[in-house]
Amino acid sequence: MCNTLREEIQVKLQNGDYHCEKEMTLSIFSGKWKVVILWHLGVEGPHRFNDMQRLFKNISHKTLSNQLKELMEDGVISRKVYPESPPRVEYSMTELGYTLLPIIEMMYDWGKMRIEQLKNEGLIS
Amino acid sequence: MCNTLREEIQVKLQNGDYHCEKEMTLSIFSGKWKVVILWHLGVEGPHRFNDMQRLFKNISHKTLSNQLKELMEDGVISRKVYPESPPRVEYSMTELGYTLLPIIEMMYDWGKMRIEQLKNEGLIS
DNA sequence: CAGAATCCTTTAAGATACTG
DNA sequence: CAGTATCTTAAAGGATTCTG
Repeated sequence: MCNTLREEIQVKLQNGDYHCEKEMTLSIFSGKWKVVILWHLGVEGPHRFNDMQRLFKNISHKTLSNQLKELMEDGVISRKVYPESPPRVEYSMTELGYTLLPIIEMMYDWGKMRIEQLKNEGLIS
Repeated sequence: MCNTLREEIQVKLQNGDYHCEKEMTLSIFSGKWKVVILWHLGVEGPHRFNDMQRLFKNISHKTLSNQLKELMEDGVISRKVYPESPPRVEYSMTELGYTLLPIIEMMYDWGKMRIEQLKNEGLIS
């Protein structure tokens, strides 16, 4: 019974248990790459699958694919297919996704501040 | 080579790679219970171990223990032992931890908004 | 190009029992 | 009370191969 946070929240909501507001948000961008994906789509605009693969370096094919799928299920990004050959697919933020951006920006700022702090304290070189 | 986000960030920082600001923040509160812990400590004040166990219901002994330990390592909560018998131990937010609270509050607000939205759309009962 | 499918490893988290 | 230790399960993520 080791449910994922995402599943657990989905079940809770279906059962009318709404006391999980912060977990709900966390459940959307927890996952090793989701904030990074959202950040790039939100700040730099639409990206193609292979662009992101090159950009994120180290992310595996399957993992990228999965994370994109879940973000789509959660309604924060969307997928548009252009009828070309070779196929072109672009991922971009939805309106809902953009409402999440301020949070990610705060996370960015906090991380930046904290890294500076650690440097000043000599805890990292 | 399936490192945890936390470890990966720690290694990056040690190597002078500072391009991981948002992941740095995420790495601190990703984990099924960490935002919940931080929320309660931040909004309601210090808590004892068993208080939290009762409060969070469903969290296992060991998991609570681990998450607290990591949050302490990350410097966002602190632990105070009172020399009594039976022992009393209180966990509370550090100054650094409080700087994280606005982010968690935004997560709370977003989740609340989103749940309302889903209700209005009839996607959840 | 953009992926789905399969197989495999690592890690997070739960259950349970034990200790000062 | 406040943990630690051990064991087990489940899920996330990686590697690789295949396809329209």
